[in-house]
Formats: sequence, C-alpha cells, structure tokens
Amino acid sequence: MRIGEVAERAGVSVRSLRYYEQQGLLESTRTSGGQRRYGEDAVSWVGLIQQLYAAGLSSATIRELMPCLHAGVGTPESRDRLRGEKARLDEYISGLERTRERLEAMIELAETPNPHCPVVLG
Amino acid sequence: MRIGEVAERAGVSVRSLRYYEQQGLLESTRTSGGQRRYGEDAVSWVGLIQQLYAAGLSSATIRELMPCLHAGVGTPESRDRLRGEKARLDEYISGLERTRERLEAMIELAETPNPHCPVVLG
DNA sequence: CTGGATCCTGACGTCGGTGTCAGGTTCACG
DNA sequence: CGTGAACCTGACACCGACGTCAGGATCCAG
Repeated sequence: MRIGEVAERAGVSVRSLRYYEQQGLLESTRTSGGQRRYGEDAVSWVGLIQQLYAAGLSSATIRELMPCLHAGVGTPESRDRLRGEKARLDEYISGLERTRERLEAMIELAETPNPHCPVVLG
Repeated sequence: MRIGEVAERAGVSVRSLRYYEQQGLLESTRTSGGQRRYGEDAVSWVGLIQQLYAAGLSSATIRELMPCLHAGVGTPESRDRLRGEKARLDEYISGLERTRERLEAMIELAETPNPHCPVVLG
C-alpha cells in the first residue's frame, strides 16, 4: 500500500505517517526509488498509535513499548512501563469523571433558575 | 491575598494566574500601586479552571462560560455549550476507557509468555 | 525610611504533533 | 516514452498553556 492510501484509510494525514516513522513508531519498506510501501496491518497500527497518543502517551514512550507490542512479550521494564501508564490513565480517567460530575451539576444549576450558586466552587 | 499566596495554595505558578486573568478567567482587584489582590475563593476558582482545562475546554470556552458559573444561571446558549462540552467529555472518556481495556489486554499479553499476539491490533 | 521580598509588564522561548510550502524524484497508465 | 499524479526530503509555521528573563515598581516589617 502507498502512503496516501494508508493515510486515507486510517483517517490521518500523510505528514503524520512520516512523522510516526521518524519517531520509530511505524515501519515501512521502500521501493527502489525510495517510496514507502506498507503492509495491510499498517492501518491498524496507526489506529493503535492514535489511541495511545490520545491516552497521553508520548512518542518516546510508545516507541519504547513497540517491541513489546510487536512481539507480544515484554521485558520486565516494558511491563512496568505499561502498568505505570495504565495507572496514570486510571487516575486521569477518574479525574475526568469527577469533572464530568461537576459539569453535570453546573448544567443542572444553569437549568434551574436558582440564583447564586456556591455549589460550583464545591 | 497576594498572588504568590494564591499560587502556592492552588498549586499553580504565578505566571498561570496572570495568564488566567489575561484570558478573562480570573478576577482580581488592584492596590493603588497596581498589585493584584484576591479574595478567599480565588483558590477554588483556580481549581475549577484547572479542572476544566484538564477536561479539554479551551480558554475561550471557559471564558464564555464564566458569567454562567458566577451567576449560577445560564442563557440558553451557555446551557447548550455546557451540554455540548459534557457530551464531548463523555465521548472522550469512553474512548479512554476503550484504550484502558486495550492497555490491560497488552499487559496481560506481556505477562503471559505468549509469543505472537494479533490481539493488540484488534 | 529603608531594604529585601514580592510584584509588575512585556517579550521571547518551549514542546509535540501537524500544516504547509518549495524544489525535486518516482510511479504507473496509456 | 511521456506525463500527470503521487511521492520524497528538509525546513519553517502554528497553537496553547506556561517558563523564564529583564528591568523596574511596590509593599511592609523593623
């Protein structure tokens, strides 16, 4: 697959794919002329990368995790890192859930004509 | 309260407080010499601002919501905006929860010596 | 009233993932 | 073989929340 097709099917820009490769997150073979060719699972890998980005992992972290993801076997280090990231994500999600509750309280307040609300600072 | 004390108690930098004010998110009075003075609930407001930032709201969005938060009464617009942001947050959290499950699967895979794992691309 | 701690404004730097442009090369269809 | 679409590298721009520095003003305890 050429890079343009991967980009379209994964819903990302060509620029991003080149960037992922530069960061060591995505592999490609090259034609004799130097153009990138991708296998079928490239689209899935890009999806995974995007998802990990969205979870707050950095390129560096994802890169260090890639061997583990490829092999399905982890060194003790990578397992610790994975667990660490999951813990971070857990806390992050918890925080967001608290924020969601707060947003809900605000909405309720904004809907009931209830002047003066100390509750938003709860 | 002086800006330094607010910063310390809220756990943010002085720079951030000035930035929040510049963005119209945080009010302060000024001494005759031009220094900022804050009321007691400034710390709580800063906490709220941080929380909304963490939920992905932009300065502009928070600013437009401030009157509503202060008054406890919303215009139809601000209510819609609040509901919109909550919906966005809901989706975002759902995505993160899917990512968490995926991370859990990876951890499990990394722990069981189970060579070759197509599951990470599920 | 003085001096050290705190504060002021303004401006530029940072980071990370991407957009975008320039100038050139490669691919593939007819 | 020609040609237009797609691709290449390298480089600079951007955004948004904040760090950081300079040069100066203000505050307040002693």
